[in-house]
Amino acid sequence: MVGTIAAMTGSGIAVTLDAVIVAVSDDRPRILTVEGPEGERRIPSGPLDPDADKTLERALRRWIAEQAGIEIGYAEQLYTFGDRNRAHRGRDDPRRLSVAYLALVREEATAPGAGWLDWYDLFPWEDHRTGSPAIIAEVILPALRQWAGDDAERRRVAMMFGRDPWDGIRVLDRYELLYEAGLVAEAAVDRGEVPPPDVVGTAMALDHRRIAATGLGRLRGKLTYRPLVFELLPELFTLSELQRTVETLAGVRLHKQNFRRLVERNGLVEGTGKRTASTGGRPAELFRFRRAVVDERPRPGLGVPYR
Amino acid sequence: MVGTIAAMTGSGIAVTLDAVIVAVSDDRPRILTVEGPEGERRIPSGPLDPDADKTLERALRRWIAEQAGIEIGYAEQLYTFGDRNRAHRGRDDPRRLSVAYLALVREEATAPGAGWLDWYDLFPWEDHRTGSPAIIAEVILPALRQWAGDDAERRRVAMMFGRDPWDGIRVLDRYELLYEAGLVAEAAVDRGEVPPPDVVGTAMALDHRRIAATGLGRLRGKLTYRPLVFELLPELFTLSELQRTVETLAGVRLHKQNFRRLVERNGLVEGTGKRTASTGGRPAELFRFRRAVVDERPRPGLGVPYR
DNA sequence: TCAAAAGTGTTATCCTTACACCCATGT
DNA sequence: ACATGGGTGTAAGGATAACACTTTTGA
Repeated sequence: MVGTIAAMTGSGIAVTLDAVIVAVSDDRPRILTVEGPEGERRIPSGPLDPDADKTLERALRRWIAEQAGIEIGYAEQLYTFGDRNRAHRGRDDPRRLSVAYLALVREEATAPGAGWLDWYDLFPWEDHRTGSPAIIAEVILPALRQWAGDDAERRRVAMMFGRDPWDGIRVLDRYELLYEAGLVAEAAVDRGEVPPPDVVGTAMALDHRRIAATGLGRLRGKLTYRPLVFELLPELFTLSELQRTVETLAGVRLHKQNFRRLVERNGLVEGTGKRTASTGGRPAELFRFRRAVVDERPRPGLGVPYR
Repeated sequence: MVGTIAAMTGSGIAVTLDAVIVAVSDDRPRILTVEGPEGERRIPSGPLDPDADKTLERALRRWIAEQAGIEIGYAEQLYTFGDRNRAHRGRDDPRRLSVAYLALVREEATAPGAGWLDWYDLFPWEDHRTGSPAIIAEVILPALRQWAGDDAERRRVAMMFGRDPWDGIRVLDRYELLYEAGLVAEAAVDRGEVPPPDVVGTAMALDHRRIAATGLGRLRGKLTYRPLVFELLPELFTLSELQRTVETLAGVRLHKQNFRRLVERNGLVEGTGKRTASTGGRPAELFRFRRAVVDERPRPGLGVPYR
């Protein structure tokens, strides 16, 4: 079957749809993972059935619903990965193309075999909500400084990990730097070696952690100009919950009043007269997303103004 | 998850690498097109040979060099198109996946059969350098106002074509609106009908104009935070040339002094003592791109600060 | 001397950032 | 009463947008 098509076109290639599925709970960003045959963490991956679904996104939604039991809300294409070393180091297996999507969900119920992994377990250096993580000063920077061989590399290290304020958006660049420097387990695995012990973050199968990094970076960037946070929040929420969710994703603390002014100025939410049974303090007003903003403002969003 | 493996080998799909290749000359943005068998305009498309090239980008560069005789400078992945109606309206031809790239080049020499098309021939409503194009007020807005059936659609029309200042980044959204409203020829062609006479812009084959719109939008957006303009300029250039190139791509006029302040503040260029043989006026100093900026500033770029 | 393009000074305004403080509820 | 989180006033600093003006060349 495959051979037929390959003969027709000259390039018959196995295509999968991979999904970075994100939720936020307990002030943690979570990513849905499944367990591979050898216990390794993978991002869920499904088939692109050439005959069944008319669009890629529809195919994605369908297999996620079937396999993980999740109805995803928002989905956008992330990137298409097709480099050779993706498939294990085998020389002559068929090339694989992975069209990766970023999906946002509210619910947390998952099918058996799947589970939510804290994004900051994958990238512990990315969470700056309580200051710069110790792992940067204690492990990453020393190792990178030793690795850096010339001035350009030293500047790159400073750019990625030595900046103040922290530039949250560059998740992928930082992961790639750590990969090049051999500080993530995947770097060794891809060379067929055993990872050294001083490696940082939880590893994933193949290049899945790279895909996850692409997703987090995209999400952080897009927060500022698209109302994506609301895909991760319940219908009604307090302004503090909204702010905490943004902070959770952005990985930095935000100034309360400035955040509220931003929300206000952009007309992103509308109050419902209701208030919460407070979690230990003055009760807060409940708000909901004002869907009309997308027709009013060209780039409605929240988050850090990356510059 | 076991099903995944079976699915991966069960879906052999024809994959092509398509390229939106951009150059700027004579204050016009150009896109490289080739002529299809029936004289229709296409963006160049090449095979992804599963065995030859290790990365997608390398495969792209190779066939562009072979077929169009062009060495591309900068390339980035745009989007992967795989929706069903892409392949002609045939019901049972194999699904095709098109991984589209955006490429920037300086040179204009092309192989026979290929040629440069003015981007604003494809999207005449996108060039606001000399004010809002007449076609918007005279053709597009009247037609869209008639098309709009409810309030949401009217707001969308106002958002896309009625905003002041012009929001240059939304090229794809505007194209899609025009497509939905039947104002571009492709809308009729895709339904197997003959396009009406009052259609706007030069049509392309299949969804190639949509891909081109994706490319222009991406380019406009990215100009502001990546030094992409310099990929389109010669090694040495005057500040006015730099500004005009940005204006050409952004489709709007910029304030001279503020532009220069921006260039200055970001340290994007460095003067060479040299001056040009002027083009009719006071001779201008020649500048070159300061490559070091990418290690200094997190988001170095020029262009309109889309907000 | 005049047209054409290069290049500069200055100001009003808005957004960002940061400070500090008051308010309403449960225990 | 006090701890806890909700909610607001105000001001300094910097970036943006817009004004007009001077300088240097070729014809």
